[in-house]
Amino acid sequence: MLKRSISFLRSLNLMRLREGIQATRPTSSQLHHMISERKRREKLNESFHTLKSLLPSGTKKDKASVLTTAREYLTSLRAQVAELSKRNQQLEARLPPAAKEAYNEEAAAAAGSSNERVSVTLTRAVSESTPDQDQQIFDLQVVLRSVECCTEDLVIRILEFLKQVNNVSLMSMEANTWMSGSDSNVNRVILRLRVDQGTEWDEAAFQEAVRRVVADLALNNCRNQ
Amino acid sequence: MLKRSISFLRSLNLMRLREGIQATRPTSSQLHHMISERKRREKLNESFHTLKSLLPSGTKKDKASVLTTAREYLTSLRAQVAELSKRNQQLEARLPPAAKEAYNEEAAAAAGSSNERVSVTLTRAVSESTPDQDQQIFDLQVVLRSVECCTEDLVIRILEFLKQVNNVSLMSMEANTWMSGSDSNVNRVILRLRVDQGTEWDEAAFQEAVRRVVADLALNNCRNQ
DNA sequence: GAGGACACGTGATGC
DNA sequence: TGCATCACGTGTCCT
Repeated sequence: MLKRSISFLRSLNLMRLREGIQATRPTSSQLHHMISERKRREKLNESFHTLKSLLPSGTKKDKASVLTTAREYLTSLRAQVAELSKRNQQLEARLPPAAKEAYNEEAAAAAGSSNERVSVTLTRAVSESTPDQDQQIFDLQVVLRSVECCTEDLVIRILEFLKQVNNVSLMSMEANTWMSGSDSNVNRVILRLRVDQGTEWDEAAFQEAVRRVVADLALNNCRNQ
Repeated sequence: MLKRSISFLRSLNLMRLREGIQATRPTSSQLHHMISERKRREKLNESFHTLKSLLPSGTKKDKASVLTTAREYLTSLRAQVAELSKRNQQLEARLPPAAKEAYNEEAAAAAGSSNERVSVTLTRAVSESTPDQDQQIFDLQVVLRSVECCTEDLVIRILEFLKQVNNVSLMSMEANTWMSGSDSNVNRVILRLRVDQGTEWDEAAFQEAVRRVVADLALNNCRNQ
């Protein structure tokens, strides 16, 4: 404010001096250029101040210090995000085994209504924390009922198939067997898969492939008995 | 580089001109001031460039844009940290209800204290429902750490082994994989087994057999790499 | 007075 | 042609 007027007067004096010396002066556009540059500086300083206000409070108001501490703070935040994201994935990978009953019942309703012996459902896991990074997470549920097939074979067959698919890896899985009705049993396997994005990924084709693998296993097992 | 020398020559010329005009000139300290200011500008521009390199790639090299996008990116990262942190708390709060943490910690204390890569623990499940009929229920936990072995292979190997044991059948199982530390991952498989009573059943021998199977797998996998 | 930090006006350059 | 951005040298203030 006060400095402002002082330097303004001073600049006027300097201009008078240079007038007296250089005589010629096309003040028309030069003045515009001057105030334009002044505006630019003001805007830049504004940005500097607002940036400083976001930095940790103990920051020097030094211009260079603002830049360097901004850089450090930024990398620090980035590291925090990476660490938290990783930790989040760990937690999510360890949580799902308690596959939600609501989701199960939904899938059971969609698949159980159809009285087929083998049902395969593939649902996109709602990972609220990591919305869309470079990977997607799916839940694959396989239900095999009324077939005299031990759970070991079913799981082995599914996993052997998964090993052949190169861009999908297993995060976690669970398998259950229980009796249904008189003598037939039900096998259910739920797998949480991580699909590396970038490669081609046909959801329907994958589901159908799994279905065929399981159906083939069931068929062979029926023949053997 | 080229601009540098040009402007340097130009400044020399200007100095010569002002010499001729103003006569008096203590170039001794003025020159020092000049190069000092030049240094300052260079350092500042360096900071600008390094800061820009940290911003999202599509940033204008504009000075003001660097500041504003730095501000935006910074607030964005802060929001991400807050959100991830919140989500993390939620996950951590939801993790213990899985009721297996006590059991896990017990097993981890029994097996994790020993820093071996493979640990196998077999505990008699307290089956509240079926106290003691003509069968017994065991929980078999296998932990494989610091080995570059995919979960699929581990599970397959265990199940293949179980199929060979004739008087034990699989009731349910779950498997998890998560990262531990920098780059090593941990595989954990928990299987609930039903052992038909009447036949001979050596608990320690069974556990040791599983341990050998898993250790063999880990060894082979290490060799393959 | 030595040194650093700023703001200023100005010439040059790219759209 | 304007228009915006930059680098430069300089004056001034503050330790």
